[in-house]
Amino acid sequence: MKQKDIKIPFCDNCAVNTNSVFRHLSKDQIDIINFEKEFRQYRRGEVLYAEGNRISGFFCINKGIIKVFKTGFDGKEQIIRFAKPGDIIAYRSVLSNEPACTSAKVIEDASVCFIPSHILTDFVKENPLFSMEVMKLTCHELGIANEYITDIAQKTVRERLAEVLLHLINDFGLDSENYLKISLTREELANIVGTATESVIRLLSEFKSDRYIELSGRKIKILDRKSLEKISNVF
Amino acid sequence: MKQKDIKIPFCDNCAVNTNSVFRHLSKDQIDIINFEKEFRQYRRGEVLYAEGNRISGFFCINKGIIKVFKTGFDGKEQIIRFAKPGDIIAYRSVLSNEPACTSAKVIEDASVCFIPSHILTDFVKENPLFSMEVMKLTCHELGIANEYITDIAQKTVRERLAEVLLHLINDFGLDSENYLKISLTREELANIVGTATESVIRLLSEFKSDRYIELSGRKIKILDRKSLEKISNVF
DNA sequence: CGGTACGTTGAGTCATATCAACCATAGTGG
DNA sequence: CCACTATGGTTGATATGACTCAACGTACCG
Repeated sequence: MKQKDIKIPFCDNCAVNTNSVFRHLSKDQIDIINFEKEFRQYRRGEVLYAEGNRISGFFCINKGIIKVFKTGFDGKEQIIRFAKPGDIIAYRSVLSNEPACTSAKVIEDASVCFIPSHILTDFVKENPLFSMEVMKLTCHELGIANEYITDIAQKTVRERLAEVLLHLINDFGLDSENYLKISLTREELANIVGTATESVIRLLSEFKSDRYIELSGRKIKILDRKSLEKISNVF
Repeated sequence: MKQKDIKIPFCDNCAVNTNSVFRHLSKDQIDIINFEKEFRQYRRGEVLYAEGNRISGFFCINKGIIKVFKTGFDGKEQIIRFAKPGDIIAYRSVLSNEPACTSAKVIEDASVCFIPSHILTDFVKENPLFSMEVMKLTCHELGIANEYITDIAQKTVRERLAEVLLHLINDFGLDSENYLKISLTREELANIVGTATESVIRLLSEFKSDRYIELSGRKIKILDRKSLEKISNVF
């Protein structure tokens, strides 16, 4: 794609009118973001920011999918969450004024707006509604994290894999043929579940022979959601 | 203790002057809390609030220790964190206006102030500095949760137990004889580490014969912190 | 065409969970 | 005061889920 073909999205008709955290910003505040933001494009595998670094702003996803992960002792990635259009990442480090405690890498080619730190901190101070919105977001993430902890600590790999598939269905949806819209490597799946790549492979083919799913390359077709729910022990 | 012997703490000389979240509240705001708060006392084992319930306020710990946990599929508790004097709990549910996603139970006899929800939401809207402070708190907790996820997913039980001991040292300290100030049942330890009670028992006695710790009942004496650090793979 | 990254399968091992029995302690009630 | 019960702690035996290691297949890419 040639440079001049790139369309930089305007914030007014981008995430604002949706139910994003930005919905309670004033027109002026939106304009400020629109003026100060930096539009960036990334391809699969590229890194937005890395654990341990100080970052001077946060990212708002416009297109694509990003994985947010921590690197464990032996270099193994633990995927904490995914970010998709409308989501913001790295805001935690900005708000707590700490170095990034995670890294972010592109899963699916992405367009992203980089927004300088001061905007977030300024608006939080100026706009109580926005502040509440950000607070709700962090609290929500905290709730999910707690859930995650309990699951990893108590469930088997089999249960967790089923649960992860269900989460992916919820977050990214299925296409018209019931294929999961997000496609991940087996290693990435393993890094969400918290297990070895080989274990994911074995369990997936077990699910396949049990007729819960079908596999074609990285694409996963969901055949029997009910059974997956039963396996995963979620309600 | 007779009712009249109970001393209700005044907020001005309680947590405020410390580095609690309340440090940026105005004198007036402190007075409001002081007026509206409800002082409560609990004994070991009592429940402050339970998962799934809506709660009409949050708790500020004045004395004692509280465990915050989630109940897993088979009824097993997963301890998420501890709260000690100066800490606040249940504020997450208040801010996100969701039912509690955890339960809280007393580990060590506790005095607690119950503060109605509206105070938290009001002050967050009125006082940007306080708002920032709460935000930093949630962000900090989120960072810890992410760390926790990675550890449980990637480390062995042995590594995790060593790490938990180190965290307990950091959070609750040692007495003059190097005994851990917090005392937990083996089951509680297991519910932090995310393992079976028997495994904790075996590993503790392994640590004991390796001369890293000494045991007398629930009291754990720390002999060799360096080795525990080495085992746990933390830096 | 060789190289690199990903996927798959099998075999063997080990850490950890599970199950069961038993002991210690403290609180309870007759 | 003593049996009774509940709770927590310990130990051993056994089972097994999941990891590791290794080999090999596959696909894509320059």
